[in-house]
Amino acid sequence: MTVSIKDIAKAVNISYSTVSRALNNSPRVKLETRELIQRKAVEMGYLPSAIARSLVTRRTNTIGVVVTKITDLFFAEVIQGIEETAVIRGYSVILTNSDGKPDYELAAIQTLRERRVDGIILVAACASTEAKQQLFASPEIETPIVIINNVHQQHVGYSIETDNLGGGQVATQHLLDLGHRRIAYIAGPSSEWDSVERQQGYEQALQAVGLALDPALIARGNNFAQGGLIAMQQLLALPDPPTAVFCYNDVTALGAMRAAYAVGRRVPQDLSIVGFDDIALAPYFEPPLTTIAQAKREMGEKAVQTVLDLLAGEPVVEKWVLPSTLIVRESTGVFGGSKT
Amino acid sequence: MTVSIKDIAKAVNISYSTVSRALNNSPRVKLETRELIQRKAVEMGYLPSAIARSLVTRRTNTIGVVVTKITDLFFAEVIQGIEETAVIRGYSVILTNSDGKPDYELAAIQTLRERRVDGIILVAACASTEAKQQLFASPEIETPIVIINNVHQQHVGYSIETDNLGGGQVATQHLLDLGHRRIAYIAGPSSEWDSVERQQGYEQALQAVGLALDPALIARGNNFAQGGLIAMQQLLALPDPPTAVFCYNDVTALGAMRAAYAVGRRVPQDLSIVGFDDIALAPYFEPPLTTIAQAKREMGEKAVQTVLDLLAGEPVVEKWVLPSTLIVRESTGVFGGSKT
DNA sequence: TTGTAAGCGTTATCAA
DNA sequence: TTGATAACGCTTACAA
Repeated sequence: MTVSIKDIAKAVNISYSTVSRALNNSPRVKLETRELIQRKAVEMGYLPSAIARSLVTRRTNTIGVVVTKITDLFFAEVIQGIEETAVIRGYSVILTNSDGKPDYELAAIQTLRERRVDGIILVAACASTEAKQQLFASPEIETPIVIINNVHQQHVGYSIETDNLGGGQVATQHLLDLGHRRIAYIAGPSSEWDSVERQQGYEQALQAVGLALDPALIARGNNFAQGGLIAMQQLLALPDPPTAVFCYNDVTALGAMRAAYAVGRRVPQDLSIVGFDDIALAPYFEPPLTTIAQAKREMGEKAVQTVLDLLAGEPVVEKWVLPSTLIVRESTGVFGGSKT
Repeated sequence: MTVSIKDIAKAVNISYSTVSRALNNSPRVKLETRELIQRKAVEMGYLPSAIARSLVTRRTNTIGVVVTKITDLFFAEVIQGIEETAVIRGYSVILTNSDGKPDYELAAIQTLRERRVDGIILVAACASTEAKQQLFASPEIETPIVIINNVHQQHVGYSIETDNLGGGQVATQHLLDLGHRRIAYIAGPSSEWDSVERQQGYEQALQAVGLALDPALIARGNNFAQGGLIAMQQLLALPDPPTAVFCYNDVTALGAMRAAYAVGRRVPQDLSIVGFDDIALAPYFEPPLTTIAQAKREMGEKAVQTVLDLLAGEPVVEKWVLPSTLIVRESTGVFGGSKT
């Protein structure tokens, strides 16, 4: 049923090796036979088999991506960046979901390797550091692996990160500049290193102006709005609640705002909120969210580029740290703004 | 470098066909040699080549997905449904982005076919109806194609849809029940048939209670919050503005709410809003959004199931229409609620 | 229970 | 400029 190179060869009565050359536009075949063959190919509805080609070229032109959660808006934008640059470079993307489970992640990598993907990109790699080290150190270093947003502290292999520390500092500094002194941090999952780094930035900013750290002002959220909501409820129940909150990410911030509104606190008059990520919906939150933007698409782009460079044997930078930038919108206001 | 079945054969001094059988747990090989071979395989770090296997089995255990926009929360959840059920069934997913461009979509399908995916799922297929008909009618009907949310009216091939008409009716009826009489509809892109169907549901609900349709109450948005925002501004500028708005989707609703807030209108006291989709963030909007839920994951599941059934030659239903259900939250209130 | 050999659809290396 | 032919790594009759 599927027409192959041999069928075409038979149809035009030429050896199939010549057909192969003609189809690949090799200059080593006479123009007119080349055209004849190509015409016949489309006429017969020929579709080359990438599978067969891969077997001999040992390249699949495929990049495997494993992500912890596809529906996370931040990841979705990173993946978009990956997919777009991959396609431009002639690669396809195999996407798998690890659901944040290290063993799923490892299993997914295994599957991708069986499929002989040319490279693997881990978005928010959650496998243990040892497991990751093994991935990179293994004798079959064949498949390049690049990590976007390592979940753990220790750096292994090639990675693309955001300047979380700087982002945390800038966010906190912004709140300090507005006159806030009781500033809380709603963290992400305890396991995530990016949350720790953002918290470190927060702490450094506070200490830089001589403010003592109050452990009561650190609440733990998760990767969902619900986590931000609950954390915020706890903060608001404090005897001396914060007047401003820096959140692990935008979704957390959304949950936090919801909790504030639910008890009649207004943002930013009564409470200032800063997020992280700058997801596409952030400008439409009520009020539009002040946040720290990550270079989401660029992360995807850089990851693909790194994989391709690795494949080409070109020099690559081991660890990219992309800048995070403050985007001031309306969820932050001067301390005491409610009195105005 | 990569160890193959032959390397193992050599290592244990057994023919490689036996090795193949042993690795596939064929009962046709003595238990002890099977164990010997399997032990040796892991010892040598053998990773089967899915490529080589596919070449002979003519199955890649791969499903190609082409989606118009990965970062759309609705699509992301559908894709999650696809990916999860695919993995469970032993399939991998190749994801491509069409960016809503028909020619990209067709090109993506072409690529997927070259990769010999076992089936293709089009999420919000945007190619022209003729192009789609050709896809289904083509002589090489080999690769099953299933469409989730056809963008056009005409039904072709196999598809999974949501009950858009019913959803539009229920949403509008909900607003009517609350006493609203001037109800607007903010549509999606004019090209999208689902928006047309939702609008039809809206119109039917109005007509059922004897209300005349006012063309001024139909505004056009797009797939982004910004479209909802602009459309809402237009509606609010009307001499006799609506007291309630049914929106093409949740993101549109978010933009609409933003526009309302920006001019001091409160939701739901001054204006009731209903969305469509029930994306994960909808409960955290300010106020939490009343909306029509689509069975997003199920759509993905059903699509994969249909592809697999088609592959197995089993009977499949040509067109699934999944129910849409009203989720009442806080963005809708009784007409005149602002006076309370 | 094991081995031999053909073949999947290409590319690539030689010769001609 | 073209043609044989050998891979690529596997599955699968068919034989032994």
